Amino acid sequence: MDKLLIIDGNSIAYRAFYALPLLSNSSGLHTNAVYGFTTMLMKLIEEEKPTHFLVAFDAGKITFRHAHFAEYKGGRSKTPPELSEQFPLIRELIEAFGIRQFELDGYEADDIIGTLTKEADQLGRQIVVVSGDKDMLQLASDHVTIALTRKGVSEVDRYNPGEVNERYGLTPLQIIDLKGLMGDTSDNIPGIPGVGEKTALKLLHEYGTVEEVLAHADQIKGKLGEKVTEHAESAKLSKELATIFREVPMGTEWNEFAYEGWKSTKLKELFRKLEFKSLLDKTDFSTGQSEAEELEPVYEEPAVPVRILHTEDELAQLIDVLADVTGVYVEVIGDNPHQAEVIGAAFHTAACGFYVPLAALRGTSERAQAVRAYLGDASTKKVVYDLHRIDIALRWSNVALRGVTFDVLLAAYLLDPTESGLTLSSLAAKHGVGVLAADEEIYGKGTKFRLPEETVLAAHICRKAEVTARLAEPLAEHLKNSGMEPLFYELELPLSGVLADMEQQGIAADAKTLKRLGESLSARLEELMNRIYALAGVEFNINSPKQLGEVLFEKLGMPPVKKTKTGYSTDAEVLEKLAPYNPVVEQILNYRQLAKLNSTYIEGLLKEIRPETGKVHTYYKQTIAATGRLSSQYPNLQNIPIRMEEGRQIRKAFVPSEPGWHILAADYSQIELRVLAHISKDKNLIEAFLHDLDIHTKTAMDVFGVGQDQVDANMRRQAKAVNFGIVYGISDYGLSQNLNITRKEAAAFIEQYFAVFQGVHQFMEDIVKEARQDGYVSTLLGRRRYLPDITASNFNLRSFAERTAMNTPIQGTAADIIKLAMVNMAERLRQEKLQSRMLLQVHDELVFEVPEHEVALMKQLVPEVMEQAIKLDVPLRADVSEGLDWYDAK
DNA sequence: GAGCTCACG
DNA sequence: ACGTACGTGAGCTCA
Repeated sequence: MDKLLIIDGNSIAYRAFYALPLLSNSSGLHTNAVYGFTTMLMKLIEEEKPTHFLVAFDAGKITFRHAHFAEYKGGRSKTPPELSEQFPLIRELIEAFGIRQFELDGYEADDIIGTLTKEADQLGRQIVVVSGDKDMLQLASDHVTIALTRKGVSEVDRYNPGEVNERYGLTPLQIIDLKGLMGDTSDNIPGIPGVGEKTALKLLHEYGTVEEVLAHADQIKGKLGEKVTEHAESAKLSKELATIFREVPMGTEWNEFAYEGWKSTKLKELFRKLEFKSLLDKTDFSTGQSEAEELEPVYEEPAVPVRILHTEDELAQLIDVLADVTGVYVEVIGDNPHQAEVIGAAFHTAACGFYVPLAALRGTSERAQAVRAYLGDASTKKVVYDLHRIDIALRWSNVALRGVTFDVLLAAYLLDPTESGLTLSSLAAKHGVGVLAADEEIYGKGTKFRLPEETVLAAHICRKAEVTARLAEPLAEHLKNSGMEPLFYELELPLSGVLADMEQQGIAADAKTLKRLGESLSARLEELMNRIYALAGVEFNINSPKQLGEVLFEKLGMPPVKKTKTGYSTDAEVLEKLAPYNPVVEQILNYRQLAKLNSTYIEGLLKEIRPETGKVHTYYKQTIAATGRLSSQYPNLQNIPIRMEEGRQIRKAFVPSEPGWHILAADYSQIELRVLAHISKDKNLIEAFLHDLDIHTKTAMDVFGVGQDQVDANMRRQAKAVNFGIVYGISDYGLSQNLNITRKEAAAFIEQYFAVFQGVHQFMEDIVKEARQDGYVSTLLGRRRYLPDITASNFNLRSFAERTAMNTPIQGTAADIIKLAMVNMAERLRQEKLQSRMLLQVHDELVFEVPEHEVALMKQLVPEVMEQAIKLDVPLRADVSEGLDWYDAK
């Protein structure tokens, strides 16, 4: 039996848009409506199994309804741009799904659907209509099922005449009368003022139709009767407007809507473009796929022949043309480059691609050595993808890499540091240098990961080298046009090597110290757990926010302070508010703290210590943070506890790797506020730093209008919070949350602050304006961050972008400065042939291990290099300290 | 794999 | 009215 599924395209697009949060892909394209549409289509195809399928759209600006009634749909607010931009994508999506779309000038989707369902009734065919619009119920019949979206777009309620009657006590045709009486504000259909659904239903249950209601207006008592008489014309017109027109000259045949399944290639391509990663993984694209399409390759082979070089003889081919190599790709498998496996390297020339497996690369023959010499030669220029990562991996394989003059990934990151998936494959697509298969397609993912046979592997890796080579020019050009050449060539590229040195060196972590701390923690955790069970009167998993919420808010009846998307919030802020209700709360806070220490910093860290060396080797990601900061992984050494004494003990485990050496740490004092003073040129702030005042005390003096000796601890605390707020992109709401004060009080603080620091106020206004004008903000060294949401109509999105506009130049410039200091520091250590080693960077702090005899020198040198990294309108200050371990160096 | 929580600057 | 402080990574639970 045939079944035609018709979707009310506009209605569902709106539904999806408002039901889902405003998602966007990495290039800032909004995708929530497309996503909702996609999931709905997939669900419908699977559940309804339609033989025929159609999406109907409204067309043209003037429908015949406007001819009758100028105000029709006048009340509808303009389609938000975030949705408008998604319509072409929705069209593309439907096309990829192989579904017919239909529209006709001057008609709405309703009318098209009305006409088709009328035919269905006459011919006895089955139709399911999917819409978010209740008006559609007038079309319900034995043959026509109306499926209305319920919550969001994921679920629908299905109506045949029986269900319409059950819900409203009306026939489908009476739905028109219902709307005639009650009107519809969203379509600007007036109806009878004051008559809502309840009254309208009462009238219809009594009289049946609008006409009958009007005819008996004199029998209707009181105000209602008057209204009905007064607005009789409006009711008639409204009914007319609510009536779906069912005589559209379609000029189509039933069979034109036959559904034969989706077009896998197109669909996959589109999902990839939209970054629907979960759908890409979950979807079985084979369904409904035509043979010809399946065979179409989704990626390109290398444009040049591929040679695999195993033997010494074979390597000779490459050695002759090393000077012609334009791109090198090193395949490294594994997330952590310190433990990753180097599979091999590909060398691209205009004539040929050469693949050298690791074994051949590491060979002892003269020719293998010549290839390694090429890689390690600082004077032969090389273009690669992800220098930092392959550098680390190659070092562990005893292969040196020098002379890299361009890194495609690093360049792409600088060009748009918020772009999340900067894979070589996506970069190739973005810059139009050819199609490269994603690694997942060649290797599979998760447990299915497998290296393919060598010819396939070699082709893929050679293709990567080819694409890498082709990307260098356009990316270099973009860097130049954006004024980021110095940032790239003089800072980020050299930094990459400095980081690799630090990471390879690693920092010694004393397992014994950690274990000792762990034992004490475990004992206390056990005790706390029992105490919590006793106080709560029930045993449960304290680590489960869900179970904890049930105990606190249901069993013990405490008031929920805050909700999360999925239930009660139980974070520390909430627990602190709940502490007075029951002593168990304090114990839970305590438990949380110790559990975190134990699992993340004791057990987690122990797992990362290399047994052979007793060191941990973090990996700094250079291309992740939107502000230009580094991030640290495997393990993260940028969030080792310090604020609480108990956690701070962890730092005792970080020790020098040589006997008798010391740990030396130097951190910038108030670097972000100093940067702010410089870029805002605020006189007061500059003055404060020229005199090296305690900036929070100074802020308290100015904001509270008191003398230095009148500033108490609480005033200083509040001033400090204001300073943080300034750096983060201040808002009264955020400050009020942080200080636990009212929004009004917070606003007063901010106003007072801006009155005293007028230059800062001016800067905040200017930077937002600049972002709006240019579409991006910059740091002192020209690092950019694009802020597409700065013009969003959505308040939240726009506000977020505005705060980011204020914060990024500050945080980002601070990041620039410490990066400069690191490059300079590495250079000085080399020049002066010092044994001291730079080990860690923690955003505003550098950590070294230093032989005893260099301690005095380094205590001079390190702050000096840090302070001289760049010349600002205010002095930079770095404090240095040293001791036997990282805890001691405070 | 997403959501929550929490460690750092 | 809207309702978040900026930037990260990791461990745990639960679907």
